[in-house]
Amino acid sequence: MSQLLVSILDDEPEIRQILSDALEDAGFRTQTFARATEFEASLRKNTPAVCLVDLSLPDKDGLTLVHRLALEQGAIVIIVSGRAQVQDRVTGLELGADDYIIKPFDPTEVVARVRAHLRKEKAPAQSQHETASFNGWIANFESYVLEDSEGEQTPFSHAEAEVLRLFLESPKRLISRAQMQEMLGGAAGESFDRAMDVRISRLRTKLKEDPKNPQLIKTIYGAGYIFLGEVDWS
Amino acid sequence: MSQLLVSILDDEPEIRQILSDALEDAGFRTQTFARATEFEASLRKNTPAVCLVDLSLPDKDGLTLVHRLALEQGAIVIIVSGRAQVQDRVTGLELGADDYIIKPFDPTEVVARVRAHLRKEKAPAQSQHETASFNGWIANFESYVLEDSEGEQTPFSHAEAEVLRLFLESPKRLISRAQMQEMLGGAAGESFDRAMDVRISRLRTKLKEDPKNPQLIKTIYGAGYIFLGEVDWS
DNA sequence: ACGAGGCTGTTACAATTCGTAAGATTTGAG
DNA sequence: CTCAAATCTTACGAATTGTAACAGCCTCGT
Repeated sequence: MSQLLVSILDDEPEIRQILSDALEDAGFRTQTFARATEFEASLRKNTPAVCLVDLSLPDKDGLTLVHRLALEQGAIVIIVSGRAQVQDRVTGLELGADDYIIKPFDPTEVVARVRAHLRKEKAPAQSQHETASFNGWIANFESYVLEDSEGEQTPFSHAEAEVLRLFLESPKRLISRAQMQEMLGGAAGESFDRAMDVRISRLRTKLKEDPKNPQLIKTIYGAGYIFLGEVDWS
Repeated sequence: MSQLLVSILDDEPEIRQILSDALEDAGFRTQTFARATEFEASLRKNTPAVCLVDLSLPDKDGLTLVHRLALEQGAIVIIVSGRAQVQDRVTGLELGADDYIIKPFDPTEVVARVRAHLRKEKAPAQSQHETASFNGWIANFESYVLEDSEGEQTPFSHAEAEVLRLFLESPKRLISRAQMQEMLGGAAGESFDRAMDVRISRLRTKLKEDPKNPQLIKTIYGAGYIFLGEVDWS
Protein backbone atom coordinates (compact mmCIF):
# COMPACT_ATOMS: atom_id res chain seq x y z
CA MET A 1 0.00 0.00 0.00
CA SER A 2 2.81 2.42 0.34
CA GLN A 3 4.02 3.15 -3.12
CA LEU A 4 4.64 6.58 -4.51
CA LEU A 5 1.70 8.25 -6.15
CA VAL A 6 1.84 9.75 -9.61
CA SER A 7 -1.05 11.91 -10.79
CA ILE A 8 -1.82 12.06 -14.49
CA LEU A 9 -3.88 14.89 -15.94
CA ASP A 10 -4.74 14.55 -19.61
CA ASP A 11 -7.93 14.86 -21.58
CA GLU A 12 -7.20 11.93 -23.88
CA PRO A 13 -8.21 8.59 -22.37
CA GLU A 14 -5.61 6.69 -24.40
CA ILE A 15 -2.75 8.77 -23.07
CA ARG A 16 -3.97 8.34 -19.54
CA GLN A 17 -4.09 4.61 -20.03
CA ILE A 18 -0.64 4.32 -21.55
CA LEU A 19 1.00 6.42 -18.87
CA SER A 20 -0.89 4.77 -16.09
CA ASP A 21 0.03 1.28 -17.29
CA ALA A 22 3.69 2.09 -17.74
CA LEU A 23 4.02 3.71 -14.35
CA GLU A 24 2.16 1.00 -12.53
CA ASP A 25 4.35 -1.62 -14.16
CA ALA A 26 7.27 0.34 -12.82
CA GLY A 27 5.89 0.10 -9.31
CA PHE A 28 4.08 3.39 -8.87
CA ARG A 29 0.54 3.98 -7.84
CA THR A 30 -1.35 6.25 -10.26
CA GLN A 31 -4.36 8.49 -10.30
CA THR A 32 -5.76 9.82 -13.57
CA PHE A 33 -7.87 12.87 -14.26
CA ALA A 34 -9.50 14.19 -17.37
CA ARG A 35 -10.19 17.65 -16.09
CA ALA A 36 -8.28 20.17 -14.05
CA THR A 37 -11.03 20.70 -11.51
CA GLU A 38 -11.11 17.03 -10.60
CA PHE A 39 -7.37 17.04 -10.33
CA GLU A 40 -7.36 20.08 -8.06
CA ALA A 41 -9.97 18.46 -5.86
CA SER A 42 -7.77 15.42 -5.42
CA LEU A 43 -4.84 17.57 -4.35
CA ARG A 44 -6.68 18.41 -1.17
CA LYS A 45 -6.70 14.76 -0.26
CA ASN A 46 -3.51 13.25 -1.61
CA THR A 47 -0.20 14.78 -2.35
CA PRO A 48 1.25 13.05 -5.39
CA ALA A 49 4.99 12.70 -5.61
CA VAL A 50 4.94 13.60 -9.30
CA CYS A 51 2.33 15.23 -11.56
CA LEU A 52 2.19 14.57 -15.28
CA VAL A 53 0.17 17.35 -16.86
CA ASP A 54 -1.04 17.97 -20.37
CA LEU A 55 -1.29 21.63 -21.24
CA SER A 56 -4.25 21.51 -23.59
CA LEU A 57 -7.03 21.13 -21.07
CA PRO A 58 -10.67 21.78 -21.74
CA ASP A 59 -11.51 23.60 -18.56
CA LYS A 60 -8.49 25.48 -17.32
CA ASP A 61 -5.30 27.11 -18.36
CA GLY A 62 -2.67 24.47 -17.87
CA LEU A 63 0.21 26.85 -17.44
CA THR A 64 -1.18 28.65 -14.42
CA LEU A 65 -1.96 25.28 -12.91
CA VAL A 66 1.63 24.18 -13.48
CA HIS A 67 2.88 27.39 -11.98
CA ARG A 68 0.83 26.97 -8.84
CA LEU A 69 1.77 23.33 -8.45
CA ALA A 70 5.44 23.70 -9.01
CA LEU A 71 6.35 26.99 -7.45
CA GLU A 72 3.83 27.34 -4.67
CA GLN A 73 3.34 23.76 -3.67
CA GLY A 74 6.81 22.57 -4.56
CA ALA A 75 5.56 19.49 -6.40
CA ILE A 76 7.47 17.79 -9.20
CA VAL A 77 5.64 18.71 -12.39
CA ILE A 78 6.30 17.21 -15.80
CA ILE A 79 4.49 18.65 -18.77
CA VAL A 80 3.43 16.14 -21.40
CA SER A 81 2.30 18.05 -24.42
CA GLY A 82 1.65 17.81 -28.11
CA ARG A 83 2.99 21.29 -28.62
CA ALA A 84 6.51 20.80 -29.81
CA GLN A 85 7.70 24.34 -30.45
CA VAL A 86 10.81 25.40 -28.65
CA GLN A 87 8.97 28.45 -27.38
CA ASP A 88 6.32 26.28 -25.73
CA ARG A 89 8.93 24.20 -24.02
CA VAL A 90 10.86 27.20 -22.78
CA THR A 91 7.84 28.95 -21.31
CA GLY A 92 6.66 25.73 -19.72
CA LEU A 93 10.00 25.22 -18.04
CA GLU A 94 10.28 28.83 -17.01
CA LEU A 95 6.88 28.78 -15.39
CA GLY A 96 8.04 26.10 -13.06
CA ALA A 97 7.76 22.74 -14.79
CA ASP A 98 10.61 20.36 -14.10
CA ASP A 99 10.51 18.63 -17.43
CA TYR A 100 8.74 18.82 -20.76
CA ILE A 101 7.98 15.68 -22.72
CA ILE A 102 6.67 15.87 -26.25
CA LYS A 103 3.95 13.64 -27.66
CA PRO A 104 4.27 11.13 -29.06
CA PHE A 105 6.48 9.83 -26.28
CA ASP A 106 7.93 6.51 -25.33
CA PRO A 107 6.48 5.29 -22.03
CA THR A 108 9.82 3.85 -21.01
CA GLU A 109 11.41 7.23 -21.23
CA VAL A 110 8.64 8.83 -19.23
CA VAL A 111 9.21 6.33 -16.46
CA ALA A 112 12.94 6.95 -16.57
CA ARG A 113 12.41 10.69 -16.31
CA VAL A 114 9.99 10.35 -13.43
CA ARG A 115 12.54 8.23 -11.64
CA ALA A 116 15.33 10.68 -12.37
CA HIS A 117 13.42 13.57 -10.83
CA LEU A 118 12.48 11.56 -7.78
CA ARG A 119 16.06 10.48 -7.31
CA LYS A 120 17.22 14.07 -7.34
CA GLU A 121 14.64 15.18 -4.84
CA LYS A 122 15.67 12.42 -2.54
CA ALA A 123 19.35 13.32 -2.63
CA PRO A 124 19.50 17.08 -2.89
CA ALA A 125 22.98 18.56 -3.12
CA GLN A 126 25.79 17.13 -1.10
CA SER A 127 24.36 17.92 2.26
CA GLN A 128 27.42 19.18 4.01
CA HIS A 129 25.41 21.02 6.60
CA GLU A 130 25.75 19.28 9.87
CA THR A 131 23.75 21.35 12.28
CA ALA A 132 20.29 22.82 12.11
CA SER A 133 18.49 25.08 14.52
CA PHE A 134 14.76 25.32 14.86
CA ASN A 135 12.45 26.80 17.47
CA GLY A 136 15.08 26.96 20.16
CA TRP A 137 16.55 23.55 19.40
CA ILE A 138 19.90 22.77 17.85
CA ALA A 139 20.40 19.43 16.15
CA ASN A 140 23.94 18.36 15.48
CA PHE A 141 24.24 15.56 12.96
CA GLU A 142 27.92 15.00 13.54
CA SER A 143 27.73 14.36 17.23
CA TYR A 144 24.12 13.16 17.16
CA VAL A 145 23.19 15.53 19.92
CA LEU A 146 20.07 17.58 20.38
CA GLU A 147 20.33 20.72 22.47
CA ASP A 148 17.36 22.59 23.86
CA SER A 149 17.05 26.31 24.55
CA GLU A 150 18.53 25.90 28.03
CA GLY A 151 21.58 24.13 26.68
CA GLU A 152 20.58 20.73 27.92
CA GLN A 153 21.84 18.02 25.62
CA THR A 154 20.20 14.78 24.58
CA PRO A 155 21.80 12.26 22.26
CA PHE A 156 19.74 10.82 19.44
CA SER A 157 20.25 7.66 17.46
CA HIS A 158 20.89 7.05 13.79
CA ALA A 159 17.33 5.98 13.06
CA GLU A 160 16.04 9.06 14.79
CA ALA A 161 18.51 11.17 12.84
CA GLU A 162 17.21 9.89 9.53
CA VAL A 163 13.69 10.95 10.33
CA LEU A 164 14.69 14.24 11.86
CA ARG A 165 16.88 15.14 8.91
CA LEU A 166 14.03 14.32 6.54
CA PHE A 167 11.78 16.69 8.41
CA LEU A 168 14.37 19.41 8.72
CA GLU A 169 15.10 19.29 5.01
CA SER A 170 11.44 19.74 4.10
CA PRO A 171 9.79 21.78 6.82
CA LYS A 172 6.19 22.83 6.55
CA ARG A 173 5.48 20.26 3.90
CA LEU A 174 3.38 17.17 4.07
CA ILE A 175 5.52 14.07 3.96
CA SER A 176 3.67 10.86 3.27
CA ARG A 177 4.70 7.50 4.56
CA ALA A 178 5.44 6.43 1.00
CA GLN A 179 7.89 9.29 0.62
CA MET A 180 9.59 8.35 3.85
CA GLN A 181 9.91 4.81 2.71
CA GLU A 182 11.37 5.94 -0.57
CA MET A 183 13.84 8.31 1.04
CA LEU A 184 14.88 6.04 3.85
CA GLY A 185 15.08 2.98 1.67
CA GLY A 186 12.71 1.05 3.84
CA ALA A 187 11.47 -2.34 2.80
CA ALA A 188 7.86 -2.26 1.72
CA GLY A 189 5.22 -3.74 3.90
CA GLU A 190 2.94 -3.22 6.79
CA SER A 191 5.70 -3.40 9.33
CA PHE A 192 7.43 -0.34 7.94
CA ASP A 193 4.54 1.83 8.99
CA ARG A 194 4.72 0.62 12.56
CA ALA A 195 8.46 1.06 12.67
CA MET A 196 8.11 4.62 11.45
CA ASP A 197 5.47 5.30 14.06
CA VAL A 198 7.85 4.18 16.73
CA ARG A 199 10.72 6.24 15.39
CA ILE A 200 8.55 9.32 15.34
CA SER A 201 7.19 8.60 18.75
CA ARG A 202 10.68 8.38 20.20
CA LEU A 203 11.72 11.53 18.40
CA ARG A 204 8.73 13.38 19.79
CA THR A 205 9.67 12.32 23.28
CA LYS A 206 13.16 13.74 22.85
CA LEU A 207 11.73 16.96 21.50
CA LYS A 208 9.57 17.15 24.61
CA GLU A 209 6.41 17.25 22.57
CA ASP A 210 3.07 17.15 24.31
CA PRO A 211 1.52 13.94 22.97
CA LYS A 212 -1.93 15.50 22.97
CA ASN A 213 -0.89 18.57 21.10
CA PRO A 214 2.44 18.30 19.33
CA GLN A 215 3.91 21.59 18.19
CA LEU A 216 6.63 20.42 15.86
CA ILE A 217 5.72 17.07 14.33
CA LYS A 218 2.08 17.08 13.30
CA THR A 219 0.20 14.01 12.17
CA ILE A 220 -2.23 14.34 9.29
CA TYR A 221 -4.58 11.42 9.64
CA GLY A 222 -4.52 9.28 6.53
CA ALA A 223 -1.92 11.43 4.78
CA GLY A 224 1.39 11.68 6.59
CA TYR A 225 3.33 14.12 8.74
CA ILE A 226 4.23 17.77 8.69
CA PHE A 227 7.20 19.27 10.47
CA LEU A 228 6.44 22.78 11.62
CA GLY A 229 9.26 24.96 12.72
CA GLU A 230 11.58 27.62 11.38
CA VAL A 231 14.58 25.63 10.26
CA ASP A 232 17.93 27.25 9.79
CA TRP A 233 20.80 25.08 8.53
CA SER A 234 24.33 26.18 9.12
CA MET B 1 26.29 38.08 -6.47
CA SER B 2 28.61 35.41 -7.79
CA GLN B 3 27.43 33.66 -10.89
CA LEU B 4 26.84 29.97 -11.03
CA LEU B 5 29.34 27.85 -12.87
CA VAL B 6 28.34 25.51 -15.67
CA SER B 7 30.82 23.00 -17.02
CA ILE B 8 30.55 21.85 -20.60
CA LEU B 9 32.20 18.67 -21.79
CA ASP B 10 31.98 17.98 -25.51
CA ASP B 11 34.48 17.04 -28.15
CA GLU B 12 33.03 19.27 -30.86
CA PRO B 13 34.32 22.86 -30.61
CA GLU B 14 31.19 24.27 -32.23
CA ILE B 15 28.91 22.75 -29.68
CA ARG B 16 31.06 24.03 -26.88
CA GLN B 17 30.90 27.49 -28.33
CA ILE B 18 27.15 27.51 -28.84
CA LEU B 19 26.41 26.26 -25.34
CA SER B 20 28.93 28.50 -23.73
CA ASP B 21 27.60 31.59 -25.48
CA ALA B 22 24.00 30.85 -24.68
CA LEU B 23 24.70 30.17 -21.02
CA GLU B 24 26.89 33.21 -20.57
CA ASP B 25 24.24 35.39 -22.15
CA ALA B 26 21.89 33.94 -19.57
CA GLY B 27 24.17 35.03 -16.76
CA PHE B 28 26.14 31.91 -16.02
CA ARG B 29 29.84 31.44 -15.87
CA THR B 30 31.10 28.59 -18.06
CA GLN B 31 34.05 26.27 -18.37
CA THR B 32 34.51 24.11 -21.44
CA PHE B 33 36.41 20.88 -21.90
CA ALA B 34 37.11 18.73 -24.90
CA ARG B 35 38.23 15.68 -23.03
CA ALA B 36 37.13 13.87 -19.94
CA THR B 37 40.51 13.87 -18.30
CA GLU B 38 40.75 17.66 -18.41
CA PHE B 39 37.24 17.90 -17.08
CA GLU B 40 37.97 15.57 -14.20
CA ALA B 41 41.07 17.52 -13.32
CA SER B 42 39.02 20.69 -13.07
CA LEU B 43 36.56 19.09 -10.71
CA ARG B 44 39.20 19.06 -8.04
CA LYS B 45 39.40 22.83 -8.12
CA ASN B 46 35.91 24.04 -8.90
CA THR B 47 32.56 22.50 -8.21
CA PRO B 48 30.23 23.40 -11.05
CA ALA B 49 26.54 23.84 -10.32
CA VAL B 50 25.61 22.00 -13.49
CA CYS B 51 27.51 19.76 -15.90
CA LEU B 52 26.57 19.40 -19.56
CA VAL B 53 28.15 16.23 -20.86
CA ASP B 54 28.33 14.64 -24.28
CA LEU B 55 28.46 10.89 -24.20
CA SER B 56 30.63 10.26 -27.23
CA LEU B 57 33.97 11.15 -25.81
CA PRO B 58 37.30 10.21 -27.27
CA ASP B 59 39.08 9.26 -24.10
CA LYS B 60 36.57 7.89 -21.64
CA ASP B 61 33.29 6.19 -21.31
CA GLY B 62 30.81 8.97 -20.78
CA LEU B 63 28.27 6.90 -18.94
CA THR B 64 30.52 5.90 -16.09
CA LEU B 65 31.58 9.51 -15.78
CA VAL B 66 27.96 10.57 -15.57
CA HIS B 67 27.30 7.92 -13.02
CA ARG B 68 30.12 9.05 -10.80
CA LEU B 69 29.23 12.68 -11.10
CA ALA B 70 25.54 12.35 -10.51
CA LEU B 71 25.19 9.58 -8.01
CA GLU B 72 28.37 9.82 -6.04
CA GLN B 73 29.01 13.51 -6.10
CA GLY B 74 25.38 14.58 -6.31
CA ALA B 75 25.99 17.06 -9.10
CA ILE B 76 23.34 18.08 -11.60
CA VAL B 77 24.24 16.31 -14.83
CA ILE B 78 22.60 16.91 -18.18
CA ILE B 79 23.55 14.68 -21.06
CA VAL B 80 23.74 16.35 -24.43
CA SER B 81 24.01 13.69 -27.05
CA GLY B 82 23.56 12.93 -30.70
CA ARG B 83 22.29 9.49 -29.88
CA ALA B 84 18.54 9.80 -30.12
CA GLN B 85 17.38 6.28 -29.45
CA VAL B 86 14.97 5.83 -26.61
CA GLN B 87 17.23 3.16 -25.19
CA ASP B 88 20.12 5.59 -24.97
CA ARG B 89 18.03 8.13 -23.20
CA VAL B 90 16.65 5.64 -20.73
CA THR B 91 20.00 4.21 -19.78
CA GLY B 92 21.46 7.70 -19.49
CA LEU B 93 18.73 8.76 -17.12
CA GLU B 94 18.89 5.56 -15.17
CA LEU B 95 22.59 5.88 -14.66
CA GLY B 96 22.04 9.11 -12.86
CA ALA B 97 21.68 11.90 -15.39
CA ASP B 98 19.06 14.49 -14.56
CA ASP B 99 18.16 15.29 -18.14
CA TYR B 100 18.93 14.16 -21.65
CA ILE B 101 18.97 16.66 -24.50
CA ILE B 102 19.24 15.49 -28.08
CA LYS B 103 21.35 17.14 -30.73
CA PRO B 104 20.54 19.24 -32.58
CA PHE B 105 19.19 21.30 -29.75
CA ASP B 106 17.95 24.83 -29.32
CA PRO B 107 20.25 26.77 -26.98
CA THR B 108 17.28 28.58 -25.46
CA GLU B 109 15.80 25.33 -24.32
CA VAL B 110 19.08 24.19 -22.85
CA VAL B 111 19.24 27.34 -20.79
CA ALA B 112 15.64 26.87 -19.68
CA ARG B 113 16.37 23.31 -18.61
CA VAL B 114 19.49 24.29 -16.72
CA ARG B 115 17.48 26.92 -14.89
CA ALA B 116 14.68 24.49 -14.13
CA HIS B 117 17.04 22.03 -12.50
CA LEU B 118 18.75 24.72 -10.46
CA ARG B 119 15.45 26.12 -9.32
CA LYS B 120 14.35 22.76 -8.02
CA GLU B 121 17.51 22.18 -6.11
CA LYS B 122 17.24 25.30 -4.02
CA ALA B 123 13.54 26.16 -3.79
CA PRO B 124 11.82 23.27 -2.17
CA ALA B 125 8.92 24.83 -0.31
CA GLN B 126 6.90 27.96 -0.42
CA SER B 127 3.68 27.88 1.46
CA GLN B 128 0.91 30.34 0.84
CA HIS B 129 -1.34 31.98 3.41
CA GLU B 130 -1.81 29.72 6.36
CA THR B 131 -3.88 31.64 8.85
CA ALA B 132 -7.22 33.36 8.63
CA SER B 133 -8.98 35.50 11.20
CA PHE B 134 -12.71 36.03 11.38
CA ASN B 135 -15.03 37.42 14.04
CA GLY B 136 -12.55 37.08 16.85
CA TRP B 137 -11.34 33.65 15.78
CA ILE B 138 -7.98 32.78 14.34
CA ALA B 139 -7.63 29.60 12.31
CA ASN B 140 -4.12 28.35 11.74
CA PHE B 141 -3.88 25.80 8.95
CA GLU B 142 -0.27 24.94 9.63
CA SER B 143 -0.73 23.88 13.19
CA TYR B 144 -4.39 22.99 12.82
CA VAL B 145 -5.33 25.13 15.79
CA LEU B 146 -8.32 27.36 16.29
CA GLU B 147 -7.96 30.25 18.73
CA ASP B 148 -10.85 32.19 20.16
CA SER B 149 -10.91 35.84 21.23
CA GLU B 150 -9.68 34.94 24.71
CA GLY B 151 -6.70 33.08 23.32
CA GLU B 152 -8.00 29.64 24.13
CA GLN B 153 -6.81 27.09 21.63
CA THR B 154 -8.62 24.11 20.18
CA PRO B 155 -7.06 21.75 17.69
CA PHE B 156 -9.07 20.73 14.67
CA SER B 157 -8.62 17.73 12.44
CA HIS B 158 -7.76 17.44 8.79
CA ALA B 159 -11.33 16.71 7.72
CA GLU B 160 -12.56 19.70 9.66
CA ALA B 161 -9.84 21.80 8.11
CA GLU B 162 -11.00 20.95 4.63
CA VAL B 163 -14.48 22.21 5.32
CA LEU B 164 -13.37 25.26 7.25
CA ARG B 165 -10.93 26.25 4.55
CA LEU B 166 -13.65 25.92 1.96
CA PHE B 167 -15.85 28.29 3.92
CA LEU B 168 -13.08 30.76 4.63
CA GLU B 169 -12.13 30.90 0.98
CA SER B 170 -15.67 31.81 -0.04
CA PRO B 171 -17.31 33.72 2.78
CA LYS B 172 -20.80 35.14 2.46
CA ARG B 173 -21.51 32.91 -0.50
CA LEU B 174 -23.84 30.01 -0.82
CA ILE B 175 -21.97 26.75 -1.08
CA SER B 176 -24.02 23.82 -2.27
CA ARG B 177 -23.36 20.25 -1.33
CA ALA B 178 -22.55 19.54 -4.95
CA GLN B 179 -19.82 22.16 -4.82
CA MET B 180 -18.41 20.71 -1.67
CA GLN B 181 -18.32 17.32 -3.24
CA GLU B 182 -16.53 18.78 -6.23
CA MET B 183 -14.01 20.70 -4.16
CA LEU B 184 -13.32 18.00 -1.65
CA GLY B 185 -13.23 15.21 -4.18
CA GLY B 186 -15.83 13.20 -2.36
CA ALA B 187 -17.33 10.14 -3.90
CA ALA B 188 -20.79 10.82 -5.13
CA GLY B 189 -23.76 9.40 -3.34
CA GLU B 190 -26.10 9.70 -0.46
CA SER B 191 -23.44 8.93 2.10
CA PHE B 192 -21.40 11.98 1.25
CA ASP B 193 -24.18 14.24 2.43
CA ARG B 194 -24.37 12.56 5.79
CA ALA B 195 -20.62 12.67 6.21
CA MET B 196 -20.62 16.35 5.43
CA ASP B 197 -23.38 16.93 7.94
CA VAL B 198 -21.27 15.37 10.61
CA ARG B 199 -18.17 17.30 9.68
CA ILE B 200 -20.09 20.56 9.85
CA SER B 201 -21.71 19.58 13.09
CA ARG B 202 -18.34 18.94 14.67
CA LEU B 203 -16.97 22.17 13.28
CA ARG B 204 -19.89 24.08 14.73
CA THR B 205 -19.22 22.60 18.12
CA LYS B 206 -15.62 23.79 18.02
CA LEU B 207 -16.75 27.23 16.93
CA LYS B 208 -19.07 27.28 19.92
CA GLU B 209 -22.08 27.87 17.75
CA ASP B 210 -25.51 27.89 19.28
CA PRO B 211 -27.25 24.99 17.54
CA LYS B 212 -30.52 26.88 17.54
CA ASN B 213 -29.09 29.99 16.08
CA PRO B 214 -25.73 29.59 14.37
CA GLN B 215 -23.91 32.83 13.71
CA LEU B 216 -21.17 31.69 11.41
CA ILE B 217 -22.22 28.59 9.50
CA LYS B 218 -25.78 29.09 8.30
CA THR B 219 -27.80 26.28 6.79
CA ILE B 220 -29.93 27.12 3.80
CA TYR B 221 -32.54 24.43 3.75
CA GLY B 222 -32.50 22.56 0.47
CA ALA B 223 -29.63 24.59 -0.96
CA GLY B 224 -26.46 24.40 1.06
CA TYR B 225 -24.51 26.51 3.53
CA ILE B 226 -23.30 30.05 3.88
CA PHE B 227 -20.36 31.09 5.98
CA LEU B 228 -20.95 34.53 7.45
CA GLY B 229 -17.99 36.29 8.91
CA GLU B 230 -15.42 38.90 8.04
CA VAL B 231 -12.53 36.78 6.84
CA ASP B 232 -9.04 38.16 6.70
CA TRP B 233 -6.29 35.92 5.37
CA SER B 234 -2.73 36.69 6.26
C1' DA C 1 34.07 -15.21 25.83
C1' DC C 2 30.91 -13.01 28.51
C1' DG C 3 27.63 -9.77 30.02
C1' DA C 4 25.89 -4.91 30.22
C1' DG C 5 23.81 -1.51 27.73
C1' DG C 6 22.05 0.81 23.81
C1' DC C 7 19.60 0.66 19.42
C1' DT C 8 15.85 -0.89 16.61
C1' DG C 9 12.11 -3.59 14.81
C1' DT C 10 8.02 -6.24 16.19
C1' DT C 11 3.93 -7.08 18.68
C1' DA C 12 -0.02 -5.95 21.21
C1' DC C 13 -3.03 -2.91 22.77
C1' DA C 14 -4.75 2.00 23.61
C1' DA C 15 -6.23 6.25 21.50
C1' DT C 16 -7.73 9.01 17.71
C1' DT C 17 -10.09 10.08 13.46
C1' DC C 18 -13.87 9.94 10.65
C1' DG C 19 -17.48 7.84 7.99
C1' DT C 20 -21.96 5.31 8.57
C1' DA C 21 -26.24 4.25 10.61
C1' DA C 22 -30.17 5.49 13.14
C1' DG C 23 -33.17 8.25 15.56
C1' DA C 24 -34.48 13.11 16.67
C1' DT C 25 -35.40 17.55 15.03
C1' DT C 26 -36.33 21.19 11.82
C1' DT C 27 -38.17 23.08 7.55
C1' DG C 28 -41.54 24.30 4.25
C1' DA C 29 -45.25 22.82 1.13
C1' DG C 30 -50.09 21.82 0.90
C1' DC D 1 -51.78 21.48 11.16
C1' DT D 2 -49.69 17.36 8.85
C1' DC D 3 -46.33 15.14 6.63
C1' DA D 4 -42.34 14.15 3.97
C1' DA D 5 -37.93 15.59 3.01
C1' DA D 6 -33.81 17.69 4.70
C1' DT D 7 -30.76 18.36 8.32
C1' DC D 8 -28.72 17.66 13.07
C1' DT D 9 -26.93 14.87 16.57
C1' DT D 10 -25.35 10.91 18.82
C1' DA D 11 -23.38 6.46 18.96
C1' DC D 12 -20.78 2.95 17.01
C1' DG D 13 -17.15 0.68 14.41
C1' DA D 14 -13.44 0.33 10.89
C1' DA D 15 -9.21 2.21 9.78
C1' DT D 16 -5.26 4.69 11.22
C1' DT D 17 -1.91 6.12 14.49
C1' DG D 18 0.53 6.19 19.26
C1' DT D 19 3.20 3.90 22.64
C1' DA D 20 4.70 0.53 26.05
C1' DA D 21 6.88 -3.78 26.43
C1' DC D 22 9.61 -7.28 24.58
C1' DA D 23 13.30 -9.48 21.88
C1' DG D 24 17.15 -9.67 18.70
C1' DC D 25 21.31 -7.54 17.45
C1' DC D 26 25.43 -5.00 17.80
C1' DT D 27 29.19 -2.69 20.44
C1' DC D 28 31.67 -2.19 24.26
C1' DG D 29 34.68 -3.07 28.21
C1' DT D 30 36.13 -6.52 31.26
